[in-house]
Amino acid sequence: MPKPATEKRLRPRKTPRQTRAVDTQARILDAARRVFAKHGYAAGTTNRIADAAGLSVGSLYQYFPNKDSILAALVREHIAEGTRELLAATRDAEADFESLVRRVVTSLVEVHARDRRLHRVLFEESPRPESLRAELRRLEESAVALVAARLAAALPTRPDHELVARIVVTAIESLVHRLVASDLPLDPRRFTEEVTRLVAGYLAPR
Amino acid sequence: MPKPATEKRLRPRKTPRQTRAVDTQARILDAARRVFAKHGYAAGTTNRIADAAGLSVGSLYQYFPNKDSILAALVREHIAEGTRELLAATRDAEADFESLVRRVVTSLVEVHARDRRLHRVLFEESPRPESLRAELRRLEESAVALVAARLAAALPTRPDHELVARIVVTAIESLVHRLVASDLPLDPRRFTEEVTRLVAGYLAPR
Amino acid sequence: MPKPATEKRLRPRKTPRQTRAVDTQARILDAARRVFAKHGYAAGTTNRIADAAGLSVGSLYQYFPNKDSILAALVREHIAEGTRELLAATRDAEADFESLVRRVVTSLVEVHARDRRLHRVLFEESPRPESLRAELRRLEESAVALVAARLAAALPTRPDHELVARIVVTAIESLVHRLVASDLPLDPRRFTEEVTRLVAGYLAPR
Amino acid sequence: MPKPATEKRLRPRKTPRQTRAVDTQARILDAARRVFAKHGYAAGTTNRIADAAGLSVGSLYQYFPNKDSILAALVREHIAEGTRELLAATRDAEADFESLVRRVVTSLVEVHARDRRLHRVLFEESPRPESLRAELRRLEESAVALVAARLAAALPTRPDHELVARIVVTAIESLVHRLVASDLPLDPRRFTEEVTRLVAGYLAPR
DNA sequence: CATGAATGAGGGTTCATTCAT
DNA sequence: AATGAATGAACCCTCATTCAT
Repeated sequence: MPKPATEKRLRPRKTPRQTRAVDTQARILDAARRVFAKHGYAAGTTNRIADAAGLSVGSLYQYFPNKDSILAALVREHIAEGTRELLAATRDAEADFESLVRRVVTSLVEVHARDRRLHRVLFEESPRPESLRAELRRLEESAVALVAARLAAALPTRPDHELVARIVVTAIESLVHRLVASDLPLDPRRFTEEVTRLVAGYLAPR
Repeated sequence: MPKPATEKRLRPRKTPRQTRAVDTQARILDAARRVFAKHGYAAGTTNRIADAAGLSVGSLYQYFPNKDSILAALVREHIAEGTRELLAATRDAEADFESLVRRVVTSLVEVHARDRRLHRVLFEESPRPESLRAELRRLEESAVALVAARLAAALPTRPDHELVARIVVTAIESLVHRLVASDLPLDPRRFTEEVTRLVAGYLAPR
Repeated sequence: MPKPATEKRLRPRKTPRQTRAVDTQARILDAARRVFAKHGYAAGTTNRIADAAGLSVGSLYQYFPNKDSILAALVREHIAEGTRELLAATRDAEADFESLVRRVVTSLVEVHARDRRLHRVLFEESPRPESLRAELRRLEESAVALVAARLAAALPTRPDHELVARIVVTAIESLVHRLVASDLPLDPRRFTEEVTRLVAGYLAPR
Repeated sequence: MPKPATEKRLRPRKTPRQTRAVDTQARILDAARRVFAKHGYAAGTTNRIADAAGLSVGSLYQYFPNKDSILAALVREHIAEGTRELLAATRDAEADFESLVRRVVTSLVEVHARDRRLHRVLFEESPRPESLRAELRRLEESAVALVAARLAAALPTRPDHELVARIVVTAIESLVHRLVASDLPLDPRRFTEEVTRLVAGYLAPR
């Protein structure tokens, strides 16, 4: 019997109804963002997070059942944001491929650039349980499906839309992550432009 | 005054001249590779590594001043191997871009695929000190320079060789890392081909 | 100077006169019984008890000054019940020893069998402060005195009534406790019969 | 699939071969005995035990995988001692029942009286996992079997040897435990004598 | 009086590192 | 040099108790 995709262990402790509690949860996540970004995962201790949130550890544990669930919440937030951005960027069905790609890359860069270090901790340095990886995979798969459908409509002559779509999605995603992870001071605008050209060139019929 | 790029803490304890010592160091690194690949960074304890190497912890610490220096040695080995492969793949100056790219991607995929899990631990899960990141950056920069020079010779009309070179290098590198990190069972051969097409399409004059 | 036999820490907060308060106290004790029986002492947290009582922890602490005072109240209830049963069983002064013993054992078994697990928590698993132990001792001593008086009347020839009485009381009590604590599915009726025979044989003049 | 009767969790970490290690393990158990006897189970912290043993916590955890395994070792020692005593006391097959009972009670009292408080912690206050309870039950069952066999040989006329044997064993055991648990300053010798008479009277044909 | 969020001391446990043998 | 027992700081987490609302 496989575990449910999102285990209880990784869920916040209560779905808070009072504004006070909502607030506290948000404060903890804010603090966690800062602490993880500054200290990394291992040294981002629950005590430090509680401190940064202006709370005691005990309170923190009233909202999250364990350390990993805090991280999971952060990852989930990122996924939600990514989904939102992706939908917003692709809403306008008329646009040509190139502008679509440009929009997607632009918004992804924005999402990721907001806090590079945190992003690194979230997606590279920390243990990610299977359930979270599954959520990420789902997001990626839906992106692949979206691109593949577009390709099928636009270039009916080319086969293997799925592989191509997967390469496109992966390329964009990994380049953006790379930009974020890198310490190089790349100019986001130029970076976006080049990635767009890269993808456009790949998709252009030859 | 910045720290020297390669701090003492991360260096093996002695540059051993006796064959026995060289051997022991190699055995430790081998063991570390296995242990990190199997248990990850945090659970890859020095005791486990010593055990796997058939040594006592005490002895291990005669060869490496601390845990991170073992990791650093592993990363450094990986860098050396990458450099070797890169040089080998680009040695033949006559080849056209496309075959060059194909060769580079092929050899990189090979290097990385050898042990995905270890690679993940080395480059994602572990804390990498600045000095190591610097070494990696140097490797990347030399790759960029190499590609840029080629571009300048081949396509004197296009400007901004450096940015293009950087995108190429980054794209290849990040896609390969992505392949390695991913749990998807991508076929390496098709993957190589698509990356080659991606890069070739990007470089092709339009 | 010894502490007063019943320290303040172990007393309920107020001897409530209003029915409402009496009720609440009873509800808390009921809940505590359930919670201790289900979770044991250590895991029987005050929060769980409050929950089970349909109260907030804060309210619980208005009625009992601390966790142990709840336990103490439970123990005291048990003592009271035991006393009542003992008096009822021995009220009829005419009965011969054997039927007296049978009655006492029967009623004790009943009292204890009602909730084995709770009994175990109360008398084995939990820390019992000296004051409570003293109350228990008093109960036992009065039982010993009661039996000794009977013995003196019935068998004036035998000396050391007190020791014999103590053995009788202890034997009955410890065997009953043992039955309760045991996981063996002993039949209470046969058990009662054998204990009766044991005690009767002991007391029978030889 | 039932767990093995004695789980790994409760076993010492290594079966020590060097005298030094044997010694250290013994020192830890000694310290644990003192600490548990003084502070009880919950407040008998591993740090306190390590302290009392003149060790660091870390060392303690090299010998025992967790707190409960220390307790388990103590319980197991007690079981072993009980078994030894029982065998020694019943070795001489010729003796009459009364002297046999006297011997058994005497040796059991001795075993238990050595440290009443510790015994209480071990057998009442602490969580005993099923595997340990099973070991205790085995010991008791073998005692029951032993007595039952004797009864069958001596009093072939009486039926239900097993029940009687069980009552005898239980009575002796629980009375001894009771003596130990009690704070009363009972004289062990007289106590032994009375228990002997109790059991002898029970077994005597009427 | 009631509530339940907040507190924080304290517990069990791990593991990089040291050092006596 | 090698060994591996010993160290102890630091971590995650719990829960009796308090107190602002």
